[in-house]
Order: sequence, then C-alpha cells, then structure tokens
Amino acid sequence: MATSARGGPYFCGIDAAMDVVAGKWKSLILWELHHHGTRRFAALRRGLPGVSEKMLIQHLREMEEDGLVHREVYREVPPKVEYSLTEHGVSLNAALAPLGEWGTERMRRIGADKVSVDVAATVRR
Amino acid sequence: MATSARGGPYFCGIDAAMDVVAGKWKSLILWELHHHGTRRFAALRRGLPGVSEKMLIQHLREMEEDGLVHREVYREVPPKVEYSLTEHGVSLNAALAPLGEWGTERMRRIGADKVSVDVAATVRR
DNA sequence: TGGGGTACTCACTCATGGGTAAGTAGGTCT
DNA sequence: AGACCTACTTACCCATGAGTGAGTACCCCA
Repeated sequence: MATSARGGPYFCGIDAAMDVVAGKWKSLILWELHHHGTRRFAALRRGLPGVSEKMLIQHLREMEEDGLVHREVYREVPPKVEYSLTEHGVSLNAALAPLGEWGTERMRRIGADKVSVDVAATVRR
Repeated sequence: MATSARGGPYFCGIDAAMDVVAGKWKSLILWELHHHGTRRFAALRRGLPGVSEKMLIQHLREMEEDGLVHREVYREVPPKVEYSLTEHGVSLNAALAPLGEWGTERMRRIGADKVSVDVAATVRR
C-alpha cells in the first residue's frame, strides 16, 4: 500500500471519488462525523459496531491524507483526539446523499435488513 | 462468492448502494452504457481499456442479478449479446452524478491525471 | 486451409483488504 | 499494587478481488 495519497490516473470523476470512499467503513465514518460534528476515537468506534481499531485508524489516516477529515490532538494525559469533517468532507457527504437515497430505495425493493444495534453487537461478538 | 444477490444487512442506504457499485469497473460500465444506450460485449470491452474479459463478464452478471443491466441474447451464429441499463441502472447513474462532479473537482484540486486512450492502451500492454 | 471474430468458461496465480490479538505509555481509580 | 482508561502500533493470518492465459463452438473471409 502506498502511504502517499491515492491519486489516479482516473477514468472519470466517479472513479476519483470512489477511490476516496472505497473501504468498508469510510462512508460510515463520513456519515457518523457528519451527524455528530466532532467525535473522539472511542466514540467513533462505538458508533460503528463491528469495526476493528486497526481499520478505523487506517481509514481515518487515509481520509486525513485525502483532506476529508481533520484530526485534532490534545496533549493531555489520558490521550484525547478529536476528529471532524473538513470542508471537502462535508461536500463529499453532500454528494453522497442522492446515492444514499437510491440505496435506501433499493433496500426497500429487495427487503434487505438494516443492521440493528443488537445484531451489530452480536456480530461484534 | 455467493452466486445469490448481494444483500445486506446494511448500515444505511449508502452502504446498500456501495455494495452494488463496488468493483473496479462497475461505475465505468454504468457510465459507458448510459452514454451509448445499448452496447455489445466487445464494444464494452473496447470502451473500457484495461478490463479483462473475466472481470467484465463477472461484473455484468452481478449487475444483471442486481437488476441494473438488461442482457439481450440474439441466437445468431456469430453470437450477439446486447447490454443496456434498466430503469434502476438509469436512476443509479443519476444518483452517482453529484459524486462524479465531486470527483472531477477533486481531480482538479490534486492535479490527478486522467487516463488517456494512449495510456490505457499502454497499460493494457 | 487457416486466421479471425463472437461471447464466453475454466484453471491458476497473486496482491490486498480486512480481521485478530497482543503490546505500549502514562495517568487515575480501587 | 494492580486493573483500567486513552489512542494507538505491530505482527500475523486468511479470504476475496482481480489478472493471465488457455480453451470452446460456430461461422466468415481470404
């Protein structure tokens, strides 16, 4: 994996956007940060049932590199780190909205289950 | 791989939509079919420089299962199969439009290259 | 006669994405 | 003293996604 930013060449804009959103949890992180404004690492973790610490950190780092999230470290002694969306993160979220609606519609069509907190807790083991 | 349709449980609509669009070429296939209306297998293949036959077929089959593309087989003797978008495929494409714009904007910001036909041909070997 | 085009399938390989579990540092709670 | 909290890092493993190359059936054209 390149530690440098993801970056084309791309076929088109969708390609470029997908590159940034690809990853099992990224869209959820975006959603979570969008709805709560600012969240600490542990809060984010609790908000995404099933995510592993490794993946959460990896995704957050990549999204930081991509300029989607802002990471604010407070040098206190129980460590404290706050994550929030940047301007680009906010606009990406807005761009994802129609897709979210389409997906919701699709879930209705195929009758897919939504992950409930209980199910998620079970999945988490 | 389950041959049955992908299908949740999902956290939210975006999740459900991403499930259907995930795959290196799916969004490009959508784009290609949207812009040309109806395309034959070989034409699609030529339109997506770098795609392997295996992946193209696999993606087309999955998208057919998901109700995004329609597959019309003509029982002639040089085989002829035409692919086109279904109503759901069209609406998905529309839902992807804002994301495409965001991606295009991002490409401008980071100065990413766009795949040209020449580069693609080279990549294809 | 044989090369090419159509739309595939099949077998094999490899890279990567993601999961699991443990370790770390410094401080507070019991 | 020892358990626990924070936000991580590190090492290891495995399943899956994707690429390569060959094979197939049928026909057309040079």
